[in-house]
This record gives sequence, C-alpha cells and structure tokens, in this order.
Amino acid sequence: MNYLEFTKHYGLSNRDIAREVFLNNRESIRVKKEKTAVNNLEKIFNAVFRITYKKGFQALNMRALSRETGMSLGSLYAYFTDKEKLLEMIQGQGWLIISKTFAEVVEIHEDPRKKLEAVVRAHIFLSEFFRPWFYFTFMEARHINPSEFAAVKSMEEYTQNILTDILIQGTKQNIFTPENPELTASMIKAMQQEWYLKRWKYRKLNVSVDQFADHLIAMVEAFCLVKV
Amino acid sequence: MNYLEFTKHYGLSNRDIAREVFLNNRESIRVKKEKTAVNNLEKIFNAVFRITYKKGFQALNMRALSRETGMSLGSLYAYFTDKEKLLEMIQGQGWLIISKTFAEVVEIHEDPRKKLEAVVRAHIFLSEFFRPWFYFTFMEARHINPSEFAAVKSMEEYTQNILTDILIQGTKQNIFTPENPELTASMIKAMQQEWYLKRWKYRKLNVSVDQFADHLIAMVEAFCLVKV
DNA sequence: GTCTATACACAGATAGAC
DNA sequence: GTCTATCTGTGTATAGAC
Repeated sequence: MNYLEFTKHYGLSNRDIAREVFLNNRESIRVKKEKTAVNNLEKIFNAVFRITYKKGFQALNMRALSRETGMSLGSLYAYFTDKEKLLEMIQGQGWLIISKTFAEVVEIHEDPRKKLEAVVRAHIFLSEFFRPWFYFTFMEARHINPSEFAAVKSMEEYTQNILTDILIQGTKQNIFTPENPELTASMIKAMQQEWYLKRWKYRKLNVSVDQFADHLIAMVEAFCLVKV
Repeated sequence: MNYLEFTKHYGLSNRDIAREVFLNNRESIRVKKEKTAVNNLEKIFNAVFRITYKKGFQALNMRALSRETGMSLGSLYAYFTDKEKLLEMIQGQGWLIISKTFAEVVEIHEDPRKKLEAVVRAHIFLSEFFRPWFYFTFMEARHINPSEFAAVKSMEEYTQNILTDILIQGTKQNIFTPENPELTASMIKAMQQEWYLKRWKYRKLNVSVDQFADHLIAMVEAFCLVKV
C-alpha cells in the first residue's frame, strides 16, 4: 500500500482532530456553536504548528497566535483556559487518532514479514499526513510539562514494542535472524522519525515518502531476514 | 576502536571549548584574566546545557542562568553582550572542535569498509562525549536565528556527504552494492542521532555506546556489503 | 461570540556601588 | 570582577463593552 492508497483508505483528516477536541472539551470551551468552534480550533491548531515549526516554542506566544489566526486575544481565551491547556489539547487528541489508526493496521497481517512492512509504512505515512503534529510532539511537547514528556516517551515505547514483538515472532518462525530485537526496533524508529524531522533534506534530495519507506524497508529486511 | 580508546586518543575535553571561546572572543568578553574567564565560561555553558536539556529553550532565561551558575545577572553580562551572542558562541565553537576531530578520522583508513566503520563510530563517540552540545544543537539551535539553523543544516549535509562519498567509493571497488547512496547515508545519520537524542531509552535498555555502535554498523553492512 | 483596553508578572539588559 | 537595584519591553490573562 502506498501513501495515496493509505490516506484514502483511512480517510485521515486534520479537521477530525479539531472536531474531537471540541467534543471532548465542551466544559472548558466557552464557544458553544459546533461549526464556529471547530472552524476556529482548526485555525488555532494550524497556527500553533506554523509558529512552532518556523520559530520554535519560544515564539509561540498569545500575541503571535492572535496575529496568525486573525483572532483577538480575548477570543482565543474562549477556546482554552490557558496556554498549557491549549498545548495539552493538541497533544492528547492527536495521540488518540494516531494510535487508533496504528492499532488497526497491526491487526491486518499474520505473516511477520508482511506485518513488519505494514507497520513501518503506516507509521511513516501517518507522520507524513500529520507531520506538523509529529514534529511538534517530538520537538516541543517535552517542554510543556513533565507529564507531557512522559506521554511522548510512553508513545515511543508503545510503538517500539509493537516492532519488537513482530521481530521476536518472526525469529520464532525462522523468518528473521535472532539479532537483538529491541535494538533493531529502536533503529527502525530512528529511521522513521528521520522522515518528519528532516523534511527540508528530502525535499532537497527530491525523495518521495514512498521511496523513503521502500528504502527503509529494504534496509531492515537486509538485516533481519534469514538468508536463503 | 572503542569509546574509551577513542576519548583517550583524541584527548577530548569540555574545558577546551571554553578556552577556545575565550581566546576567540577576547574583544567582547570584559573579563580579562584567562583562568577566571575560562572557569566561568565553562560554568555558564554547562548551566545552559543543563537548563535547556531539562526544560527547553524557553526556560533558558538570564535569571535561571544566574541561579544555576551561582553568578549574578551583572556578572553574566561581562561574558557576552546579549543572550543571542552567548548561544552563538556555544554553537560555533563546538562545531569547530567536532569537525576538526571528525576530519582527522576520515583520513586514517583507505579501505571503504574500514573507513565507513571508523567514521560512523567517530560520530557516535563524539556525540557521546559532547552529548549536551549535540542535543542542544539539534533541539534548540534552530530557534536562535535563521543563520544558526542554516549552520545546523550545513553540518548535517557535510557529515552526510562524507558518508555518501565513502559509499560511492566502495561501490566502485565492488565492495558495496549500488543502492541509493545518498538515502543510505541519510539513514545512517538518523540512526547516529538516535543515540544522543534518546539517551533515556538506552539507559533504560542498558545499552552501552559500544553496543549501539556495533549494532548500527552491523545493520549498515548487512545492507551495503556485496554478498559473497 | 468577539472585540479593545488593561492589569500584572517576568523577561532582557544596564548603571553604578563596592 | 562582581554585585544590587532598576529601567523598559513583552508576555499571559482578564474585564467589560459591543
């Protein structure tokens, strides 16, 4: 499955994140009309991503957010109680949507080799589609507060354990060679992250997300597959 | 060469960075006594690393730096004209020392396979020794100003090109298989960076820097070496 | 539901005593 | 060479008009 097929199949949408945030935070959001609220939340989230991506977390202040969204300071505070709450909303909701898609993918295949490939591709494709969210999470979430950093680490461990389990399962079936599966899984994660952390490089090299995924899978299989 | 041998052979020292910064910035540093200045610069740099590592760039303010160093606000400003200048000093000097060591290593071996291994190991070992600097550079330097981010990107390209060249050279000599060398080099960089970006993970997994380097090299060779 | 105006805290930076 | 005290700008957050 390539990137285009993937996005179509899972019907991914940034707007869905904004809608779910609205539904899950009705008490703290003072704006009650769904359409208005979801529209503005989407505007706010995109502005947060744009600002942090370009200038980093320090540049994300309320006046900048007001400028970038075209909304006033007063209006912004109708959507969150304080800055930290805003960041937690973005953080938490993205994680839900992403892990949901991810869990679905894991279930499809039985064969460890196919499963490994599908999981690796899914992660790269998700990070491509929700790139601002992934980038924000990796670069900035750790600075919000200790519990957000803990969430980042546990997400890393969750996805890494899925890879480790597939590798162990494949070793038992004599498909994979018995190399340190945890360390291998960790390396796979490093390469996956490369895609969303350094888009500037791949834009320059003119490498597509599908080419990148192919290359990563080729490297992993060269190392893991039992040689025939 | 393992990590211990490496550090001994190249006589790496954090104090050297502080000393070179002092010598290269005599005009802007108001403190003239070398020993005092170098001592305090080292104290300041370590405090910057500690603060940004724990709380990120936003938490790095002059009052926190004052607290962490035990120096007063007034004293701090005897060592740099403004905050941006302080960060540029840290940034620029580390890059000099590191690229010097790196360039030395490249020259030692002729055989592409040995050269690749030596370069990969050197990068990991350097990032282990100067970890706070590497981490700071990757995570925060991009936020100082556009030219510092440009410097980060050009450093990435410089080290990646060294890897690409070795891979191309090895392919010509029929040692390596002719896979996309730029993309492979890029993946190697991603895995190298993993080591200093996620120390928390490897501390937990109880993986040493030498084990990590061994595993990375095994993966790269499995993919690149011509099968016999 | 959105705006303007503003309170209040904290940041970077400097002056001038010691 | 280092300190304390302080200026000035900017940040978060709120009050209250529309």
